[in-house]
Amino acid sequence: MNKFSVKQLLNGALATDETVEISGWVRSRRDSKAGLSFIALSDGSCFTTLQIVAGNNLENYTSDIIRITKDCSIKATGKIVPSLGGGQNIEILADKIEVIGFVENPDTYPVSPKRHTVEYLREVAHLRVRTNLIAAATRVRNTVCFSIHEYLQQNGFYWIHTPIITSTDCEGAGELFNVTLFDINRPARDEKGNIDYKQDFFGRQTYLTVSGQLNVEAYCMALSKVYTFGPTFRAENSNTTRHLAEFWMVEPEIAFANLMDNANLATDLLKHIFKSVLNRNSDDMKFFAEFVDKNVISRLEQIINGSFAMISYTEAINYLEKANKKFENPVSWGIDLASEHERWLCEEHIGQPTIVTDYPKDFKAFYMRQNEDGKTVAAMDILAPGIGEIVGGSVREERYDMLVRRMREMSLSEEQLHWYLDLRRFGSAPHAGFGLGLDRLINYITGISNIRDIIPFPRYPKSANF
RNA sequence: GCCUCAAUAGCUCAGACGGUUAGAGCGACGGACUGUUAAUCCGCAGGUCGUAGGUUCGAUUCCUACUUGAGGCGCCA
Repeated sequence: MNKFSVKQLLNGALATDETVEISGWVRSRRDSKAGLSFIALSDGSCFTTLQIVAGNNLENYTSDIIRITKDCSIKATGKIVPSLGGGQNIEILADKIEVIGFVENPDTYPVSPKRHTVEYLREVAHLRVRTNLIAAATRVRNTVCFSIHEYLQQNGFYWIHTPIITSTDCEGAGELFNVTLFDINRPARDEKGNIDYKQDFFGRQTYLTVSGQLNVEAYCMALSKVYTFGPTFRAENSNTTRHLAEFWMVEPEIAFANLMDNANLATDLLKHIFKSVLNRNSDDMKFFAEFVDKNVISRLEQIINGSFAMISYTEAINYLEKANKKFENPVSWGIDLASEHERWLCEEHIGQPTIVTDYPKDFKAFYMRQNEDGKTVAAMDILAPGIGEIVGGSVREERYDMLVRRMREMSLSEEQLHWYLDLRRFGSAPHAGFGLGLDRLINYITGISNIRDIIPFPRYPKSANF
């Protein structure tokens, strides 16, 4: 007998009267005194459940069927029939239902059939995917990842597996986690008593990467259009709804490109992702619109059909200075934008995701290309309402002398980054790229406000359970 | 890392100038009813009031520390 997913059956993979076998987890059971029970079955393949009708003629009806509770696993075989009830088109009239696994102690089962807060569900991260909310977010996450690859592959990009373990500690993106085989109580030491990393596994100090960008730039200088896509790590003690210690980033890098090319790539990619999610996850998105944020669908449609707002940092400062609003942090040209400024800009003043370009070089990374004015760099951030920065990118400084000068100004090690500097010595070319925060993007798409709820097992300070 | 708030049943919450048996809703369980679908109705069980100290005749309630959680800020994606 053929096996089918709930999604396939609901999409009409088989005609009525055909017999199928279907397995999954029970979302709910309702009994009728007419002598039958209705089982809503989910196998995760789609948002909707499949209704299985179990008559009391089944041999295990009283022994098993009426003992089924939420999230028992079952295997059912039966005929596809048009539904007599109103909630669905088809259902399975079961010939046989086998309970594969009962739920012990349904009275204290953590994911009981009731509303739960996301905070509570985080404490049972291994079980929370059995809720509509987390399952829907998981399916959307998958679509986002798939459509990122889809877009980039269709546009001639190569996926580069940049290393997770790095020895570069000056990427400028925050604190790093150490990678070591040393016994932390008795690390190897040199004659002077300092920790001697020469004796460690890699013979030098190593870390978990905070970004694949520097490495992917090397591949960009031969393959033209490349991207990294994987987990990255920040050891910052960040306690917010938008930071994780382990998170995912997509970092495309394009050669012979300027800031507009970079911005166009970012906006095209985002539009493709949004379209893809609306097409492939319409039921999941309807659920978010109903229970999380009623605007989630309309705002994606708006972006798909419109264009992103784009302003320079200098223009942003002008708007902020003229704003009829008191900010905690005073505004003047040269400040880094604080959350409240970013919020006001994209949430109140502009009301949609906004690209801000050409920031002062003083608070931006060393590798960003300096503009003609000598004060700003060719950077661009995309700010999303409610989330903040989802994209951070720039044109890279391809001029050897300029890059070295900037590194010296910032006291960065030329020796450690010799290979990065080499890229500017041997056939250097203008290039640009950005990092797109996958997790923040999923927050924006789903309307789920906390980044800890859209990744399967979130890692953040004091939390690496499961 | 800083600031603010919180911790009472499986979950979400209420509660008490410090004083006998700490309440509700949801869930679970039992029953009634029904081709049901967040079903509905009735009933029942369920609590070391986060941990450790302190004040007090007496603390779940007041105080201190700690732990954990939430939100805001910073760092950023």
